[in-house]
Amino acid sequence: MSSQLKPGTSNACNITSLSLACEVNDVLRSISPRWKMQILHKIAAGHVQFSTLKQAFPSLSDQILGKRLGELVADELILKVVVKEKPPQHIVYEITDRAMELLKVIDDLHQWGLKWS
Amino acid sequence: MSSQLKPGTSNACNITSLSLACEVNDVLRSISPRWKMQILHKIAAGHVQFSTLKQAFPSLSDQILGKRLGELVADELILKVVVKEKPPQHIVYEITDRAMELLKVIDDLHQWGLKWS
DNA sequence: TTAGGTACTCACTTTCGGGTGAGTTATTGT
DNA sequence: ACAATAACTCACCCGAAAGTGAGTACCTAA
Repeated sequence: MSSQLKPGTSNACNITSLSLACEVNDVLRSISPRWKMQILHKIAAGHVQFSTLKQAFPSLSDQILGKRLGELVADELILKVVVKEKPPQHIVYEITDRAMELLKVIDDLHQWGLKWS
Repeated sequence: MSSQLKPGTSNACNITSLSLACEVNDVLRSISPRWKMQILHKIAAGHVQFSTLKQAFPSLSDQILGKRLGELVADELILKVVVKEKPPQHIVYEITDRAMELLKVIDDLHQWGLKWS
């Protein structure tokens, strides 16, 4: 989860701030990189391979996709699984329970956005 | 709401992407700037003046605070009100209904973060 | 064996957001 | 009249994030 969050970079986290502050900030930073939640959403919707994700987002480059997938794995939001059965050996990404719960909140955020737009 | 979101900068928003994609991306971008949600939370908790907010976050500069307040006003998450009664004329920030609902979702996000940390 | 697809990584450039220093206007207390 | 405080704005810098181009290792079908 904290892979891309270097200590000190995020917040002052001093005692004068509310406890809410730091953790929320960290969560926001981990979910806000461009494409990240969209990719997660697509994986949840069944686009579980690199190539199918590529097709789903034509304007997303291989490089960024690879990077985001790496972050999602580090965050334990997805699992990288190598499928050896079924001859053309391939890699699939599986969503975790942790991610499913996050997506519920993300969807609430989406609903809020729609409601007040 | 869309004040700091330049068109074209955010997402491809092409037809091949799920409807979810673009809006969620925009919402995430509008809530993720550093300090923004913390400031909003403080205002909701009753720290309604520039100076009291400053005190609440010692490591936050005047400049960034001013900038974030401007964004929050543009997003219609807070209202800027000039109080002329009570001699020392001052400015207070009032939270909007829209923001109260957003804070509920932000709190869910916080809870998610705590649960899985 | 060689061409093609999958799934990347690395190095580099560009863009953007956060942060700093200085200055400004308005009001008010002494 | 003067200083102080509140509430900013503007110009600039720098580091991180986003994006691009090239290359690589592996597998497989022809």
